[in-house]
Amino acid sequence: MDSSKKLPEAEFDVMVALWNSKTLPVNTAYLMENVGKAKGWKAPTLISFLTRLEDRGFIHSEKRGKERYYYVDAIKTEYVRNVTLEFLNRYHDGSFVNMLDLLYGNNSFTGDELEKLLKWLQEQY
Amino acid sequence: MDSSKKLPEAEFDVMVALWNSKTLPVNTAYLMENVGKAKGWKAPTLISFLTRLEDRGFIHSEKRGKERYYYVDAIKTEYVRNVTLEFLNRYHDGSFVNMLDLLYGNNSFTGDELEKLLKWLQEQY
DNA sequence: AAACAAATTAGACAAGTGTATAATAGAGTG
DNA sequence: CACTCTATTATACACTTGTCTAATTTGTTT
Repeated sequence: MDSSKKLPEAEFDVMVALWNSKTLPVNTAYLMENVGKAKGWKAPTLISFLTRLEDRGFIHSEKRGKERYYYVDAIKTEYVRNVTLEFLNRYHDGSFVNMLDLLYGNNSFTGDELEKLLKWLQEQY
Repeated sequence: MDSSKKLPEAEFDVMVALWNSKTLPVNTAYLMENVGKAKGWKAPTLISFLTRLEDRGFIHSEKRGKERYYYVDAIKTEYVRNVTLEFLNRYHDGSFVNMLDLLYGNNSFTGDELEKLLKWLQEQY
């Protein structure tokens, strides 16, 4: 598995549902309920994404009777971290502060993000 | 032009070259020099991306003699801002503090990002 | 004006992504 | 065991993206 390569959006959505699941493995029905339904997917569509995720090595599965159950192999924080670092490089010269500046450069903080930032900083030491 | 829709990577690279240009319009030769060459593109490849960018409304062009010249219509900060907000929503629940935490949560600041952050904050008021 | 050269345009194609229909396989029922 | 569900698998197909080769246009030279 190469968790540094970005997944297609639909496959990522499936991963999120898997990462959010309290218990594993989960079957296709569970995933239809938790992500497929909202997306309006037919079962084969979902299964198609699952197959591709398995090919990429993000998950693995086993068949019990006529149903298939899925296990997660990729670690969410690792994956999101990689994607985020690549994003920063590509769009903000690799600097988080550059991004912050573009977003809130004119003191235009949204809601309580500034407060949260200050609080976060205090907790950092 | 819908600057909120993310461009394919290659087209974005062309936009960067255009946004970086001191003068406008620029011709294909200039863009080959400034982005196509490094990417190893043949001229028609570059022109193909330019045509698509024009279709999307990010740029427009005019032909002078046998050469074509390109003008920029999309604003970089606007585009990057949109892409960034979408990224934050998708991967960090819309909160840059969440992102900060994932990236540097264990006091694991890279280089001088923390200093820059503190300095940036001071400048904010 | 015919020929050349440089640049563009037209068209094509493979890979990747989103999505589904039709075929098949496993489990239970009379 | 033949029948019927239900879930899965096999395929397929349209679009998008990256990339190019061949054809065409246009300015410049004999």
